[in-house]
Amino acid sequence: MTVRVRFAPSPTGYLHIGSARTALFNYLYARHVGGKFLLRIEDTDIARSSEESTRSILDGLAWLELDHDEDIVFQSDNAEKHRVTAKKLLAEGKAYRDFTPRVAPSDANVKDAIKERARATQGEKNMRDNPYRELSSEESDARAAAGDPFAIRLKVAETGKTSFEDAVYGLQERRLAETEDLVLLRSDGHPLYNLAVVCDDIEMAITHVIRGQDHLTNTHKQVLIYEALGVTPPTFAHLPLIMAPNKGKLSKRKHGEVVSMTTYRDAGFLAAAFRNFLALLGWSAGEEREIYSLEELIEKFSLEGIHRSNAVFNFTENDPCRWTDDKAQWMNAEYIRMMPVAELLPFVKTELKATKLWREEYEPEGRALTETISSTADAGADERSAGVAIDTPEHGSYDWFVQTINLIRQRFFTLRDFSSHGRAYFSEDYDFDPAAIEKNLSKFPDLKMWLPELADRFDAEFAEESVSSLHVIKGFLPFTEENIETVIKSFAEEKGTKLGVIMNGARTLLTGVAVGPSMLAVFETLGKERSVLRLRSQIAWNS
RNA sequence: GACCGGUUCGUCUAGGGGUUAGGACACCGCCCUUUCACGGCGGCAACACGGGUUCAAAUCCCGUACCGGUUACCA
Repeated sequence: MTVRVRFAPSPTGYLHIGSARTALFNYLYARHVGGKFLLRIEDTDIARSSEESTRSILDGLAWLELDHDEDIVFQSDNAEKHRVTAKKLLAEGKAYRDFTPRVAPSDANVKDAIKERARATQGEKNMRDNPYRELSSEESDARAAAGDPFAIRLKVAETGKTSFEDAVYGLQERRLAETEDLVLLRSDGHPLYNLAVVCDDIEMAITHVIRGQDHLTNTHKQVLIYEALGVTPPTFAHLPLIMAPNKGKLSKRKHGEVVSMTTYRDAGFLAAAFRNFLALLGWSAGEEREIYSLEELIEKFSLEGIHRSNAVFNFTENDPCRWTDDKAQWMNAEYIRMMPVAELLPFVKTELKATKLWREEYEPEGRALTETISSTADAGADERSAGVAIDTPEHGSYDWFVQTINLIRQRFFTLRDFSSHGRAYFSEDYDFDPAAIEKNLSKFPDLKMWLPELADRFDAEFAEESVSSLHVIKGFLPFTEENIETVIKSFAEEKGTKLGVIMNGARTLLTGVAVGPSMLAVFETLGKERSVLRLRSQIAWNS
């Protein structure tokens, strides 16, 4: 029998981190065993469900690239089947009509109210004391025929227990005395969650139910429904929960954006990195290793590797550097600097397009960004060698673009950094970090004279960019790291200043920020003309 | 309250009778260096507590504490 799992979110908001991980684990399990990963939208709570939420959830799954098999099932479409099932159980005497008038749930803190009520009964409540439980079928039929509204409840045996072997938590048992006669069908004919889930899981031929452990008690109820229906229950695997930093519940309402998948997509996270992070929250392959490609996760995933204890998703509210989990941020940075640059390029393109920094020359006709490129742009190329070794490509060209991305990605954390911190590489219109100006320019007033002077020196020493290194006019050096270094060193010597003063001043003026790759590489990457132009610029001094 | 589950560095975790209790993130220090958020090296830091079982317990058993989940005519 082929394995069939499902991810079954209720569309009451965006896809949050916990659901995303549930979806991921279902996906990984299905792919690992060569089964099917199905999607079911549990929209039976009409009041709280929305199409917008459904769309948002689908967006989140699409971003994470968790493709589902077969058509999406909308639970509300199956309501009639659920009703038929409830009535069948009623007819078989496995369920009964409850004519108790419905009490409207208090609107505000439903959870608290329920907890309060449960506490009040001190656990001494007899779950079998419903006055309609033993009503004769004649009387029940008569009242129903007379139009009395009723809910349909499952008739749970007085003694015995439910049990199932959980793939994560092991044998689970619960005395029937702890389980109420659960409602299957509301008095308005609306099927309830546990019935709907069981019916749909049967109909979809689900073999493994992988979901959060907050469903552990529901599972006992569902097992009862399976038994009443005479169907063997699927295998259950309950997942530990993801908690807030205070080990409390991680909620959309309380924690907001930080738990939403779209936040990470919009913040410039790579889906591959976030998936990797998510996979390691509550699961491990038992190795001393952190980075796994999707293929590797699929290959290594197993239900045995799932933990039993909850995991904290760490972040600090009001701290821009710690707005989300440190490890998630690290992992994203790791992916950005280590993944094959050809795979990164399309994401950078999207980012630059969104910020109007993209130029078509970066991707000329007939040349896809994902094409394998020159030797310097291998995966994880060290910045110390990234900018050297080959001829400087023409500024603005495809090769230049690839080389530049490879150079600057070493210190970036998100895709957004390419358009913010890396803006000076793609535009003449970039901002200057006040702290950088303070540290590298203001402290050395001489630089206001020296840097334009250095520009003159560049003009005198270096060939125009259009002149390739093969056709260097005698006396004009190509604008390469090696040559630039020689010129700047002697320049600094002449001025009797430390090399660093010149370098850092130039860095600030040329890139607007105090951090970045080797300054020699920056010069070369920017090219002689831009370097000269920017060295002469006084904008930074005035801003 | 009752039922169920959990507890290894701050966080994610490895380890399931004998380990100097390992790794990652974060933090700190040193090195590299023109800067740095890259890189290299190093450091700080944990078996919740109490009883058993055993020659030996982080590991097995019991209890306690704490944390979490559930307790709806919500999903």
